[in-house]
Amino acid sequence: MATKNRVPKLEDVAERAGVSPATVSRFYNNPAVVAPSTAEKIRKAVAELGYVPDLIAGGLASRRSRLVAVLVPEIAHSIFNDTIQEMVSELSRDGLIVMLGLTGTDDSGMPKLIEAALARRAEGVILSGVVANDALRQQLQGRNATVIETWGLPEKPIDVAVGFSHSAVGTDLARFLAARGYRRPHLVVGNGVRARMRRDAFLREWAQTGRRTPTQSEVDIPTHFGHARMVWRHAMELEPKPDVIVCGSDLLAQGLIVEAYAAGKRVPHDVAVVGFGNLSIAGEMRPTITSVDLDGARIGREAVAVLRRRAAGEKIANRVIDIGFRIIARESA
Amino acid sequence: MATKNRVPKLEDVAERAGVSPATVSRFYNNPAVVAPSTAEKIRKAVAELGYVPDLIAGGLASRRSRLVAVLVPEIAHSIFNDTIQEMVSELSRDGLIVMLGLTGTDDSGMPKLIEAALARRAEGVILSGVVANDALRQQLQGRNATVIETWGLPEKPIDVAVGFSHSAVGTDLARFLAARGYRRPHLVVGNGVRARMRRDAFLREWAQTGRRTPTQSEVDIPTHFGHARMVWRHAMELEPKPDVIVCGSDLLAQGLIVEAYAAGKRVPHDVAVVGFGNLSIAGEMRPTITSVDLDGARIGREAVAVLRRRAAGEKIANRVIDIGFRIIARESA
DNA sequence: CTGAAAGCGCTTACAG
DNA sequence: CTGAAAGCGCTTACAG
Repeated sequence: MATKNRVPKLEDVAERAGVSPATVSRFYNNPAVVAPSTAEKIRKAVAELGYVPDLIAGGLASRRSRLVAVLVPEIAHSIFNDTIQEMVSELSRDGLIVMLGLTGTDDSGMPKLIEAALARRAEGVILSGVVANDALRQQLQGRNATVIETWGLPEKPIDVAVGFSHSAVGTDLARFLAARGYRRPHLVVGNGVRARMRRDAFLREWAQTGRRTPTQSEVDIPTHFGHARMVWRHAMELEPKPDVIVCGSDLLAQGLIVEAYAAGKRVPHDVAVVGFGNLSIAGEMRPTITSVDLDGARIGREAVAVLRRRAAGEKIANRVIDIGFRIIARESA
Repeated sequence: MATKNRVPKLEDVAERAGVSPATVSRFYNNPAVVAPSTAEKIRKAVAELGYVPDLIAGGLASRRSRLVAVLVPEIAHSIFNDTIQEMVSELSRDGLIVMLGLTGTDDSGMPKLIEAALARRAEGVILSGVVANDALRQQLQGRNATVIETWGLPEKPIDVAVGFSHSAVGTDLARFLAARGYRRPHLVVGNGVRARMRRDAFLREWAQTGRRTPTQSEVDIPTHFGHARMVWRHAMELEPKPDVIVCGSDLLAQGLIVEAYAAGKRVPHDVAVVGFGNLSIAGEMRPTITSVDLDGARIGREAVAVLRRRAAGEKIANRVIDIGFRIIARESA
């Protein structure tokens, strides 16, 4: 398509309305200051011309990009999607646009995407997870963009972090299952740093009970439904059989329940299952899934709140924001 | 954080390297033309200064935003996620950034997001679905951005469309089920235009068989797992009971299979189930789910291919690209 | 292969 | 409440 008509610019509107370009600019950026009658003339000219301000030029002049970069590993099966959903909605409300970047589950795409975000002078960079690479931390630090790490609680955040303690999840889960009388947990561990933090804490805590050391399976992240067959087979071959399987995601937990059905077994009667993430399916599955609720949407909201406070010139005293988590006991364990 | 050091600019690099700003610019945009020894000096200056080119200024000067807007209803449960995943990966590869916009399942957020995209002079706007609103079509048409409507095949696309025929899906599904001997389909219809197109075509085709008119349930879009309880209850109250339930998504189909398990029934023995979308779970569920494969990732790739061809100055002869679909017969129906 | 100069479309003190 | 002017950080013919 693209009819090659000249796109109208601020100057054209000014001319047509019989005012100066500066006044048209104020009409957009500081409307309170322009006289009602003038505003009316401008509104008319804008409508007639079909003018849309060039925010890229505006951004250069005002040194405000109005751009926030959101960098996540992937989106197809992601546990971060509720967080993204919430952030994007909130940011749009503020007139900011979000640049979505996919870093890959191994975060290999992160350096390039951070560079791209900085090159656009993003006002904020929101990352899922904490940044391990020192050079990247350095690069992010030198700029005047707000950097928010999410879903984890680093000792020393680059700037601000919003998340929860994965170690605490592991510890609490171990206590929860011990208290419920389980004796032979089987842990399904994703091959990523967060899953390992939960696992390590779980094992430490479980050791206190004096019960036998839990067995484990490893799966690639993102942990998903399709892993269930292999995990189920592996778990059922163990001797003695586990009495509860602890999963890195609700989707895997769901898959295991289906495997159990297909094998003529019942959850939690024959084996219990615990999920992670408290996705909507956790409450909808039959049996409903005992899970760890993280409130991904809230992480998104808090991250945006930090951006807003920064934009308002506020100092952020608390650089590590712990939104906590809750174990939700349901039918599956 | 944000140390307030002055961010180095092109001019600083030029000065340090002892060349003109124009040459530094060429170093980035047309490296073949600068002398190797000069390039070396520039590279050194860039490294010492930690310079990152301001693409927003560059974009203004070159009149290339390198921005593509991707507008989808939502992301949390979306069937579009494979498409988005693919597009974002491919676009990043080209050095383009993607602005993600969430329009809401009723598309109410679309006008503002389109305005935001045009205000940033997006080079491409990719929409999931076809645009019904005439004013919007108009607005999109006047600009020189490539506009790609996806997942549908409009008679007259705004610019280019990449998708498949929902009517054809409905027709084929009716034939498929009739051929397999089903007599009493129950259709679960999402309250959106695409689902209705499939439903209408299904009914038209089914009428040819002379068999009784299918029963229906309506659900809100996006059709998901959580709808299964209600749909199952409704379907089981029908007299006579349906012999196959046709779902608007694989997630709902999955939910129905779980409901069947929980009720002590078996799919497809007691009732068959058909999904839509061919998500990875369709092949992983027990029983595996008979579904309509759309290759969402391919839609993403084709959309990006169109953008590339436009960027290369190529004319797009075929403005409606039909990627087709396939019914994948599996165990559930 | 390189430089000087004009310009991309806005914003923002400054002055009135 | 409004205007004239300088400037945001780049790119790109044009000339050499």
